[in-house]
Amino acid sequence: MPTPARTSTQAIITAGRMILAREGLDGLTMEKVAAAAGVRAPSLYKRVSGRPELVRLVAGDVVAEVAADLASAASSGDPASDLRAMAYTLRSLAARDPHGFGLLFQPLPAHSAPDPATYAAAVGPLLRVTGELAGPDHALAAARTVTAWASGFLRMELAGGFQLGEDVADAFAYGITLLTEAIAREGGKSASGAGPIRA
Amino acid sequence: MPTPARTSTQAIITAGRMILAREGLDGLTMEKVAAAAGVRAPSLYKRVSGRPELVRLVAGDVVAEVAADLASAASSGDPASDLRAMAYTLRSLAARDPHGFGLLFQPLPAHSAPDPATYAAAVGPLLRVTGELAGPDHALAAARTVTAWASGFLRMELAGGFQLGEDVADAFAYGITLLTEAIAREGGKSASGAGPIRA
DNA sequence: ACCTGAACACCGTTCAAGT
DNA sequence: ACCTGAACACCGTTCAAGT
Repeated sequence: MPTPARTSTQAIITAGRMILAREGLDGLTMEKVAAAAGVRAPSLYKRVSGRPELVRLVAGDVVAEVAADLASAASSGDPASDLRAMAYTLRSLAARDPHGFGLLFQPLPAHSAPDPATYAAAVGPLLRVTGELAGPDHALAAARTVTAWASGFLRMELAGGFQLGEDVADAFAYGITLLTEAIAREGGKSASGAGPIRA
Repeated sequence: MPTPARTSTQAIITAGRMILAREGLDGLTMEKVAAAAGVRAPSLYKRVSGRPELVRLVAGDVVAEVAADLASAASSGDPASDLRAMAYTLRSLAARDPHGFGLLFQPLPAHSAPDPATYAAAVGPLLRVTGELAGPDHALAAARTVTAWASGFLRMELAGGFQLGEDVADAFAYGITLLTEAIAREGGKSASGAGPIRA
């Protein structure tokens, strides 16, 4: 006898985001997510294969949000401004949802890691900007440098690192300025397709 | 009736490092650590308050190892060479013990986080080098930039990021070169106490 | 078809009892 | 003093039974 569904994968993901934001990854239990979605834990197994896949879906949802925010942040027309705007967008996201953002940069087991294609969409605007700054030959290496710095910085900030005093916001500004100028200089010294800073 | 101790806190830490290296943080259970130390799980509670403190002690052991390796890597006399050597030392450590190294850059709950003083020792040589390169006013911000980049890069590499092709080792070399040159330039353009690159 | 209570395995933790 | 088996709470997962 068919019965109507009382929840959906999307509702489960939304419930998962809420629990994650409030209680962190350890608090993201099947029981709590099920309760937030209005069912019992065993019912979740009709939509997801288990907790690893639930984590994967929730992480994918975070990545998609980051990708959308990054894309709309990188629209000033000036690549140096765009790069700075993207960095500060990430910092805002991290401050607004530390647990959700932290999930992005966590070494997740294979079954919990979002699809590489999901990440690729988020990186698109960054690659465009580093390409304009450093030239096509260095676009990927420069993007990796910026991504590594930003993710490391924000994760350390969220984890309560940076205990040696001085203003953390100043260190963030120092870092993004240093990187932007260095990458732009990299583009300037190579003849290969690097335009002026204003693309 | 007193009985001789059958294990020790140090033996528990050593056992923890071994289990962590082999099975990762999730595999670091009280049961397995106890077995590796030659006792039963409840006995561990004579030496550690619970799993959070066990994780804290194991993480502190990793930090101490990193501090020692960094200190001996930064001894060439040339700050630019030292900075590069420290970066590659971290990359070697990450490759040799991915799970142990990964623990360093994980957002650990408060009761599992090693003492800030433990980290301070590891950062000492780095601060000296960035001070020589960028001058005292920018030593800390520069050190934070390098630390953020290195930790972010290595964690992404360990997590299987960098899926877009091209050589990851090249991106690492690009990053450390870019940062070293940019930080040295920062020192050169300020008059405040920055010596020549050769200190 | 979908949902649930009951049951099981696993792990952290406590504690009374052993030596 | 230190160690242990037994017990409990919690969580992921399975499954037979309900609708």
